[in-house]
Amino acid sequence: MLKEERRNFIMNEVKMRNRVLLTDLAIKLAVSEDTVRRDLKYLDKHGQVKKVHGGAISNSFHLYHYREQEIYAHESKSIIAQKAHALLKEGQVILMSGGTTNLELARLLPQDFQATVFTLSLPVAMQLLEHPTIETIFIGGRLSKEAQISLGAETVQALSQLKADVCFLGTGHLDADYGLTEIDWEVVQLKKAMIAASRKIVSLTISEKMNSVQRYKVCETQGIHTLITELKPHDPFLEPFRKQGLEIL
Amino acid sequence: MLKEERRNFIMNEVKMRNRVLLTDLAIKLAVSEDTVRRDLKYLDKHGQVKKVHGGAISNSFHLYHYREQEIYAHESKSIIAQKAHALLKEGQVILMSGGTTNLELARLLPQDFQATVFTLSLPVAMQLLEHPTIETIFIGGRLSKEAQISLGAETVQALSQLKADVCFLGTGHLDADYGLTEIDWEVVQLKKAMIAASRKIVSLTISEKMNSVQRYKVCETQGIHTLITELKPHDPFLEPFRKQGLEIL
DNA sequence: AAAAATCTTGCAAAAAGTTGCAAAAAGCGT
DNA sequence: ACGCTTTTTGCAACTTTTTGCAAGATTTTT
Repeated sequence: MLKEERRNFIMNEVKMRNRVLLTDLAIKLAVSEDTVRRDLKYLDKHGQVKKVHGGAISNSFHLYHYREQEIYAHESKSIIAQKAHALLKEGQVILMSGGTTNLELARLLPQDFQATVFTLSLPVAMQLLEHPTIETIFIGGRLSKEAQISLGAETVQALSQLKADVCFLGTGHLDADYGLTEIDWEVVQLKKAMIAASRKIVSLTISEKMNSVQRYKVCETQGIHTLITELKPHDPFLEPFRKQGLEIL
Repeated sequence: MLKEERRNFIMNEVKMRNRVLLTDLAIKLAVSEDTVRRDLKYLDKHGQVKKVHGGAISNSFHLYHYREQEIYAHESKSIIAQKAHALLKEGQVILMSGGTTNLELARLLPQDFQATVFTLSLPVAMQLLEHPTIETIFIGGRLSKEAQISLGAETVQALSQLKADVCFLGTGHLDADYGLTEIDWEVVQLKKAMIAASRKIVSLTISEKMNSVQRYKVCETQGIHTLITELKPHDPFLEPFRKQGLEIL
């Protein structure tokens, strides 16, 4: 295993768990503790982790604090983000909506992944700026205090100029029969515009948000190409969606 | 469990409950009381908690911690932000650039102040979202990783559609003879566009950034209407600017 | 004031870190 | 392909940090 691979692996672990133990890493990587120690020392020197006695902890808490505990169903969202990453190819143009699942995805993108990301979520944009190679473009507009995203006509207008390779649609209410629905009329306009602006639509949804219906419809179930949940792909719970022709990850 | 994790856990408990007992922590963390005691002693010494007999209590009221210490010349910037606020009227349309001085201004806006703020700084936007009555509009574009602001043609184009009542120009290099200059060409384009988009231009500058000249010019000294520094308005240091007809606060 | 709880101090064992070194691996010019 | 240098890695001896324990002092409670 190459040194760089090893360090990427370590960074991944740090991001996922927010902390790593020297001994764990030495076993997982099948190298001596000294080597891991040197890696951590290097990563610390370059500001990528914080080295502490016995291991290292994440150091990317500076500007806005991301608190894992505060994010509901964090574990599930982390799994979803991992699966979503498998869909991505280098150099793609990606459109990301808001929500904590998308934030998690932004956080877990490997350090050496290259892409252009359009987003209208302030937290997602903040997170992406910490990534060394991702080019981030923020789609402006009137900001929603609650959702921390751009909303309104201007935003929809800006989206109409875009054609992304893939769009990650976060939090919403998904039902196999009724399709994707939302509570907020403006968010519906936004998501419609996002769908129109992308070749491939991927829905990131924790299972408990599924099979519920809200007032306004964003699109039919078939309008979504790929569905990613925290469940195993063959969970019977997902069967109705598979029948509708969605790719399930 | 790592020492730092333990201390983070303790800090979390302290913030949540405002007080912690030594014995409780020892059980929850599955370590000896001595260890917890040492942790609390350390955290106390570093001003993170207040150690008391049998446990510790919270010592800070800045509930959401905006890290004041990390901002260079924070004191000066705070004074500047206070003065800047005196310029504002209810219901105005304000355009804010990036930089920590503007961030400070955003932070210090009184809770009952009403206005519409356009900005291209991600941190400023984040801060404004916490304000109950300010309407925030983010001017999108390609994001700069270092400055955390929108840059580029798209941003300049969006600015051209705008006419704000007042524009707060942050950090730059200001010289009485040479005017406002910048290191980065793209930032110059941006600031020019911001100036064109505003009726009144206010420069927020800490005194040490004055009387220095950089490669690219944004505008003449007279192009700025009001100058706000941390100095007293009649400081002789500011005389050259007064002579040029600037309002000094 | 006595009892209980908590704190201080010193100490020792375990875990982790440091340093120097040498072998293996990789890179490089010829 | 061949020596040469440089980098990487693991090892060993030694140091430092961390942690729990115990004895005695101090504080709090009853």
